[in-house]
Parts: sequence; C-alpha cells; structure tokens
Amino acid sequence: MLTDSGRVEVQEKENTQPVTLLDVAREAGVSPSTVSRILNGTAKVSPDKRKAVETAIATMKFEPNQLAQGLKSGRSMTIGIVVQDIASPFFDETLHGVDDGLKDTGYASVIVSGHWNAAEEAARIKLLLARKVDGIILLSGRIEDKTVLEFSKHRPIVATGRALHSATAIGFKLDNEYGAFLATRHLIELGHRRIAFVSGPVNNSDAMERLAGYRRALQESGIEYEEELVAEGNFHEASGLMAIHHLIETQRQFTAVFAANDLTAYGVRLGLYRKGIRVPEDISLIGFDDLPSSTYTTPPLTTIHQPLYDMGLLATRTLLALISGDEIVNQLPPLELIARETTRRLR
Amino acid sequence: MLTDSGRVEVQEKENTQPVTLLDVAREAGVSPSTVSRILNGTAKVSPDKRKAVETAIATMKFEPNQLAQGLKSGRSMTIGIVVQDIASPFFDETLHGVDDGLKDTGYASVIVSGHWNAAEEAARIKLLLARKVDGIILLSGRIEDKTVLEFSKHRPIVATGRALHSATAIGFKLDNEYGAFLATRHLIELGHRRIAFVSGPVNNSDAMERLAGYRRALQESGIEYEEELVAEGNFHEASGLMAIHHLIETQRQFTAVFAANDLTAYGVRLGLYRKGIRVPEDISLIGFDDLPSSTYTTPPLTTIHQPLYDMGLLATRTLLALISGDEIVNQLPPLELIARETTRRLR
DNA sequence: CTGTTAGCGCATTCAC
DNA sequence: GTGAATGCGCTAACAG
Repeated sequence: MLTDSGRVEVQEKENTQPVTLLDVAREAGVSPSTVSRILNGTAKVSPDKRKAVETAIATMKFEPNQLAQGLKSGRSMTIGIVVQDIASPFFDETLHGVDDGLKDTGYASVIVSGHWNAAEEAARIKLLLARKVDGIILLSGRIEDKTVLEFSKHRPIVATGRALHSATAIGFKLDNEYGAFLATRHLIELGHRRIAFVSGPVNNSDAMERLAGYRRALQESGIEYEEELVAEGNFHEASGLMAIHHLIETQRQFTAVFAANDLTAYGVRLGLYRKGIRVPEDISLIGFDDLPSSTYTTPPLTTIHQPLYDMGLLATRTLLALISGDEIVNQLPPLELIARETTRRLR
Repeated sequence: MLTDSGRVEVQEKENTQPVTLLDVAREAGVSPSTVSRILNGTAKVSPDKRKAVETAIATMKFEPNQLAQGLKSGRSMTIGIVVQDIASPFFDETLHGVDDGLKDTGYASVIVSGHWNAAEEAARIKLLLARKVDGIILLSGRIEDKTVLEFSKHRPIVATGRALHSATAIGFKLDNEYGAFLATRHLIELGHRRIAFVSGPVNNSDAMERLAGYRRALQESGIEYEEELVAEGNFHEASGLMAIHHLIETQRQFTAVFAANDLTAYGVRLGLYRKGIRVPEDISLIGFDDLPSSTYTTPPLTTIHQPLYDMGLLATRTLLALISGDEIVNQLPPLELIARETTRRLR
C-alpha cells in the first residue's frame, strides 16, 4: 500500500525484543565477558564494575538466553521425562517426586508421553536428545533394555520399572512379587483361603510378578492355586468391573479379592456393589499401589503402598548425580501393607 | 601418569559425540547450506545431491541440534505449560488435551508448576521465557491478569480460568456459576429443598462463582439461602470429610449435599459412610468436575462435567494459532450435568 | 582483574 | 542451484 513519502509510520511494536548480554555490557560500560563472569561467578570482578553491571541487569531486566547458554556449554539445564500416560495417577505420584527433586536445581523438565508404545517411546527419546536434554528419566515403558542402553551413550538415563546398572544408565525396580506376596498373605492371615485375583495384562512384567507373589503366598500356606480364581484385567477400572462380574457369574467361590492395582480394585468394588455384595462384610478386597485417592474411597482401600513419590525423587537425584559425576547413595523404602477398611477377618 | 612413548592409549570413548550438519555436508560432499536447505525444504536442490545428503543423514544418524536451530531462528519449538500441581487429576485432564493438541506439531512442552503461589508462578514464567519457549499455556493460577498481560508482550499466552482478550493473551473461562446452578437445580428438581453446600476456599474465584450458582438456583425456586448449610472446604477430600462431620454434628438438617468439586464430594461420601448414612438412599450427593475417577466411585458420582480435556486442546490450538498468526475458531462445549447414582428423588 | 577473539551448530543472506 | 560468509547470544580461552 502506498503512503505519502515522508510520513512516519508509527509501528506499535508491542513485542519487546529481549535485551542481550551485549546490551548490558554496553549499558554498564564493560566488556561482555565481564558481564558473563558476573553472571556465572567465573572470576573475580572489581566491586565498582560489578555494581554497574548488576544495576544494568536489574534496570534492563536482563535474562540470559538459555538457548545460547546451552549451545555454548552443551548443557541445556533441562532433563527429559518419558511417561506413558500424562493423565494417570500412577505417574502423577512419581512425577511429584521428580518435581520436588528438581526444585531449586535450575533444571526444568520436558515431559513427553510414550503411550505404552515402544516405537513412540524411542521417537520421544530421540526428540529429547535432539533438544539436548542433559539426562532422561524413563518411567516404565516398553522399549527394550538394550535400546535404553544404546540411548544412554548420548545422555545418562535413569529408568524405573527395570533393572539397569551401567555407567550411564541406572534402573530402579520395585519388588512387585514381594508386594503381591504381602497382600495375599494379609488375606490369608485374616483367615481367607479362597482368594480371587484380578491380574494385570499378561504382557506386562509388573503384572506377572504380582501374579507370582500371589502364587507364592498361597503355596507357602499350603493353599492350592486355582486358575479359575484368576481373571485377567488391564490395570484399569473397567477391567476390574468386568472381571468381578465374570467371576461371580461363573459361580466362583471366594471370600476375598486381590486386585493387581488400585484402579482395578475400584472397578471390583463397584462390581460387587452392583451385585449387592458388601465390602468388607461379605468380601474382603485389597489393591496394589496405594494411590492417593485410595485413602478416600468408601470404604478406604486396603492396599500395598509403593514408594512412587520416593522413586521419582530418587530417580531425579540419581540422574542429577550421574550428570554431575557425584556419588549417589539413596535407598528406596520397601513396599508395605496399608491395612485400611476393605479387608476383615473371615468369620 | 607416564606411559611409554609410542604406545597407543586406547580411549574407550563411550559417549558418542553428536554428528553435526557440517559432518553431514562433508560426508555428502556438499556445502552446509545445501544440507540445511534439504532439511528445511527452503530451496530446490538437485536430485543427486539431495540423494547423497539424505543417505548421509541416514547412515550418520544425524539429528539437528534444536538448541542451535532455536538460537538461530528465534523459535525453540517448545511451549511452556504452567500448572499449579503436577499431581492433580484436575490438571491431568487438561494436560491430556494439551498433549493431544501438540501431537504431530513438532512442538514439545516444558511443564512447570506454580503451586498456587503467585510469586512462584511469575518466577516460572520468567524461566520459560528465558528458555525461549514460543508460547505459554497458563492453567489457572493466582497471578494477576495485568501481570499475565505484561508477560504476554514477550510471548503469546493462553490462560484458563480467566477472561483475557488481548492480541497476545487469550483466556478461557468455564462458567462455574452456571455449572453450580445446574447442580443445585438438579437436586431441587428431585424434590430436595434443604441442600447443604461444601464450598471451595473463599479466596478462590471459581469457588465463589460456584457458591453464586448455588444461591441463584435456590432463589429461583423460592428456597431461602441458609448460611448454616454452607461449610467451607478447600477442594480436597479431607476438607469434604471435615465439613460433613461439622454439618452433621451441629445438627444441620438437609437431604442433599452439593460439594464444590469431586474431590470434596469423595470426602463427603466417606464422612457420610462413617456416620452410617447411605448415599443416595438417605442423602443425595453431587459433585463438580467429573473427574475420570468419578465414574468408578461406589456408587458412581453424579456431578457437573467440565470440558477439561477440550479446554486443554482448545488452549493449545489457540496458542499455536497465536504463534503462527492463524485464525482460531473453536468453541468450548458447555458444562453439563452427569446424572449418575448418588442423587435420587426425595420421597 | 579485564577486554579481545573465537567459536557452539545452524539458517540465511549474498554472490556466483 | 549452490557455496561462502555472517551472526543468533553466550562462554571460554587467550592475552594483556
């Protein structure tokens, strides 16, 4: 569009363009390196120059461009987190621990989701690597250990739900078998002998370990394992609901149900309610995970507490140690039974 | 340490150092700019060179350094998300929508938490800005609108839970008042006239709007508002539990309870259970939010569905449109009543 | 103590 | 079409 020559076009430039380190240097009458030194405490600077620079930084509201810092230093001060499902209470707890572990460290986190899909997970990790994250926390997931090890050649990786012990890849695994053993033994100690189990998906190692723990507890008490008392679920509520309906409709006899995780237990609980079966008066019910919400179900759910928060915290600290070369010592607390109100002694 | 001269020290360098665009260019026998052009489709390149470059990229497993790209282009291809609590089902749902909105866009997200603290929120936003995110999604929060507007001069911001309409800052607000009105009216239509309300914190605008909706519904039905039937909660389960105990112990008479959100309703439900009061036989209960877990409470919770997922999706699309300068048209679906099994007609 | 210089890896003029 | 040159903003030698 033509405008009269000589007319000044007033451009309302709302977008304040960022002030750079060079701007600060000019303003303070020093060299850029001096500003950098003050920023990073790399070397001593005379008090007067320091003063000048600091006021310049304050008045100009200078914030160093982290992209540039990262490009230069090779460290982006961000770590990547791979979860499988962003909206899952299970990962939430762990993320909470991660969040706290990162507090005041200067690190931020890029969270991506693998959606329980090995190919997608690998793609996400590549994405994180391309973004030059300084390390990766991999929460559960389906990619193979050797793939993880391969990726860890680029950046350190701390994983949960798998055992890894290389110099750049460490894994933490909770003892699912033991937890399931605890849960089942609790029911047995309450006098139950016919204990149904709603399992997780058969292609999931956590799920299979929990099944193993259930079987061991039965065996140690001389109770025969009956396949008919086991129904497969998928760790979600709906599967618990369906499984318990199936168990009831096929006339299985049992006085207690062990659900492979809390969500499944919620579904079982609802299924029993629909059939007019009371918990714990008629049937005892125990879960696994101890999600925060399990404190407030009606009635509050007896379950196995997994230190998910601690695992997130530990994973984060371990990763930071791996990055900085520090030693790591922390220990994960053991799984434990939380006896609430869905289990009771068999009369 | 001294070693014999001439002896070759085999250094096991596990850390594969990344291959750069320059490496690719050399390998393919072209100039770096040609590689760049192919990467970005910026200009036409002869088929043979393109071929050579592409094979070089594949064999060398080249991944462009996003930090460098970002520094150069000024766009980091990441957006910042400010939540208040990483482990909250409320934010989860919205994040799920954000996650889907970002799918296949090339954008990744860095998630930070403001912990319901204005100062921390501001600090986090500054951090995101320093990281050169291309835009920010602010989910709820306590910082003032004018602060948001100020920040939006640097990067576009889309916020939820507040109304904003500038060129670089857009806000979406759900109609809390209307939702609360719906909930209360539902109870009234079922014949209830003495309806207790467990509110959210008084310093929270969502909470106050829900209270207003409750009052309007009462008023439109000619039911007098009684302050004694309102107990303050804080949106968490424990507060629902305490509130209902208080209501019962102070001998308030009511046949239904409206809890300001689902978590509070869970607490109320448990409190009623503890007193031997059945839901919905003795008391009707309604929540607000429609968290995923409310489908599987026992009994399933009647509640007000908020389109949290859609809001996350819409916020993301809007932000991307703001970034790219596109037009945005999407509309948020209205709040609606989900009648499940915790409410019933008063006999 | 401090300024000058030279890149980090890439995209983008500008010439050819 | 393609290569050479330049710079994004910052840090880290290197001299003084």
